[in-house]
Amino acid sequence: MARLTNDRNSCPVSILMNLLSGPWTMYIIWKLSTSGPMRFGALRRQVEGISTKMLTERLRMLEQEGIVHRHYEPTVPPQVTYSLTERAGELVAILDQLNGLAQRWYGDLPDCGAPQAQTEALEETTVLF
Amino acid sequence: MARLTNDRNSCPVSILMNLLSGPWTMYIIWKLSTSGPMRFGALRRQVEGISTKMLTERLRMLEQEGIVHRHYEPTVPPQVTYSLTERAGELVAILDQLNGLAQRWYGDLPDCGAPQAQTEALEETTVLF
DNA sequence: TAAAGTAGGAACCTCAAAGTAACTAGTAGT
DNA sequence: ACTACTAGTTACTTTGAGGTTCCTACTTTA
Repeated sequence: MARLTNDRNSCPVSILMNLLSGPWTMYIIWKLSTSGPMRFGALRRQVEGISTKMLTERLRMLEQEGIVHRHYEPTVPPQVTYSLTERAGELVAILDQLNGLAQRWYGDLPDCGAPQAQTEALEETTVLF
Repeated sequence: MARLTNDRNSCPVSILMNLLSGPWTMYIIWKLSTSGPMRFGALRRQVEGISTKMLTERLRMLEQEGIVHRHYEPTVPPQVTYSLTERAGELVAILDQLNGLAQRWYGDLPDCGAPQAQTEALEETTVLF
């Protein structure tokens, strides 16, 4: 059984939660939502600590779920840009509420990837998420 | 690093998501919200497949987070009743939205986690979870 | 007399998810 | 010539979360 407890054969919420549960997943979505579309390498640098394997895996999954869009440019060193879909917008909206709740419950100490006012690509804040 | 990626030292949403992410957790909350306060054994029978270890662990955690209330009655075979707190209400409200979203995305496969006819106690076997 | 229910606690075990490292092709820079 | 960057893929290794099993002490039921 293990982690397959709530799998495809379960109800919609389970599917959705399962999808969001994994490590990195929410963080990736949040980053894409706050910093906008990004190329693979940039994203990997933003989500510090993640391995290429994990990032690829998560992105593929999110793409398959229609949450992330993958734009492949077959230039000589290939350029792949990831962005959120409209679907993701609905999701982020709810996540935002969850964020509000969390802020109230656990105090508003580190603003998790600041909904606005991000200094785009760079930033070394270490307060992430 | 593993699953400790988003731990206490992270932002509020991470804490909250982390807390909800684990297997069974959401399901337990949902059961308590739809079926009302329940004793340990009843809950274990409702959340079919869960081990006592897991159920205990999750309940302790949820209690610690102020989401679940534990009422201990020191009768001869002890009676322990679990119920949701007011905090939980706020959470369930948002979870409800997530549910709505999930229904739209993944179609409304009706009852989740009610694989068999449930005979336990009260409960209206509506669209739980 | 034996089994079952009550609410767990403690010890041991397993396997799948996550991490690590090496590798790809083609180009640009030093 | 030798790096490094691009966006990954593949194979190997590990570890810890969750499962399983046995235990409690007392009562009620068959």
